[in-house]
Amino acid sequence: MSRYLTYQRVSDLPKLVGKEVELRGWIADKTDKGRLYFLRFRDGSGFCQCVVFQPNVTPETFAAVREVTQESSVVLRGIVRQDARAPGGYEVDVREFRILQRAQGYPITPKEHGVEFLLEHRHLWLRSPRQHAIMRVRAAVIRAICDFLDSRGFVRIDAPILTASACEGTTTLFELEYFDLGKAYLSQSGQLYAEAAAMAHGRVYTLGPTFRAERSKTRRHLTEFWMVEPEAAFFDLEDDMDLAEDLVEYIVRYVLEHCEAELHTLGRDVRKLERVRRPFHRISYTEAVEIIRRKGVKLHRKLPDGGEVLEDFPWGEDFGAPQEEAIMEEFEKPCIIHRYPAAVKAFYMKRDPDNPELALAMDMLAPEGGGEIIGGSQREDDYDTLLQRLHEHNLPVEAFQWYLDLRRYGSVPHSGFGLGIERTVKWITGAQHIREVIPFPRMLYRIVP
RNA sequence: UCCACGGUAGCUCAACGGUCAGAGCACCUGGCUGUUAACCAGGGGGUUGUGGGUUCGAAUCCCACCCGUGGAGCCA
Repeated sequence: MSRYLTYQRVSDLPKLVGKEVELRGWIADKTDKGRLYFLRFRDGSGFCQCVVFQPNVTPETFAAVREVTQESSVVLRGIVRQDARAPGGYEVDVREFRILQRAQGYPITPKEHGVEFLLEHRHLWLRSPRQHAIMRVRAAVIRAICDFLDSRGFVRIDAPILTASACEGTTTLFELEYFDLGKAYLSQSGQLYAEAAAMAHGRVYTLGPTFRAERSKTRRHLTEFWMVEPEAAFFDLEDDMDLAEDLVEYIVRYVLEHCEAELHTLGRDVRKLERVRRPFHRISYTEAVEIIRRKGVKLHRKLPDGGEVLEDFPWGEDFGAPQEEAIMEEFEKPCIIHRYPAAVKAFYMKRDPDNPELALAMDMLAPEGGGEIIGGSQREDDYDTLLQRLHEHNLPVEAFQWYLDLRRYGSVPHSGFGLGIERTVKWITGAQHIREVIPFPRMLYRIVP
């Protein structure tokens, strides 16, 4: 047997009642009643209570238990038993106990802490039960995405992170020097590369970090975030929306099935997640504008003199946070909004043949304040039209020659979308801030640790 | 970038312009065989973000700067 399988993990304890086990991990907390110690033990797979009763152990072992501190690393042996008084229902009656390293002055106590303090200690904060649960849900979301797409014939094609040109303009790119070739940028989307790969494999997806140098300071923004971007040849906008709904439904069901304990730790109301079944809501931009007007949500327009006026929401304007919230108050399931005014959307989106003012674009908004988790579109597949759009957006045509090639050699209708991993995890976990759902958040004013 | 708010012990916070800046938690010492953020008794712990100003006297009022939080815009 492999050596790492010769000791046990907390997650296995329910199967080992009555057996002696060896556990290796850390002391999350400790309390005592004189001759009786309660240790809250964690080993990464879970948390469990370990009980040490003085008459059951040697004086050396009991001395070690007396000495152990929060977050000290330990190896212990003991007998597993079921006990209703133990959190989780199982505990270990300790017989042997050894400290590997005695921690001193661990900063994160079981009491309350402020945001700044916790972010300064993110490398340690990850150990606490809530953060532990969130990271496991995050891992499950990514697993669900790969499961879903892999099993439906999508090939994972990873896009480069260093790129020579912008996908949607250059204002929000992180810039760096690339040897003798001049400026390079950190990718803000893998989409253009996914389109190329879709012409090779039919159905593909990219999954990885993307970067936006936006000076945003909200609970929905990171400067470095992860995105999955499926792209499929021969998909029109309707196919794209169906795929997005199938994917999101699958993710939520997967998490409900595999992360019951984590959702419980997070205090998530799973009944609301259980409602996330197809069909989702699906409305056009124009219908969304009607909802906004009916609810009387105004547009705050900034004036050149620094003032601000309120006006009825005009058709043609992009939605801001207040408009999205107003729309989602109407729905308990995710909602797709499609066919936006082309003027507010990216150059590569195909126009609606029935109304050239509209782009074949779609966004999916999550309920419960989850916000925009998906943005996608059918892509412009005509060479001349795409070239014209590049000119209209003042983009450097030379840099897009390879992208134009895709319309020169066997162009087909195709569509795709990007799903923000962190926004999705934030919604599913009910986290208050996006910084909690990525291991080491990068934000406007934070890059350490 | 703009608007609002904040910075006091390791942490979370209190302190009318006026005595020696306090409390809970954490930590240390002692007590207890069932703790769940245990409880009881005792102890140590402070350059009030930085610099300047007003005042007999500033944590408190004023100015500048630094750091942070919430929101807007932009977006996934």
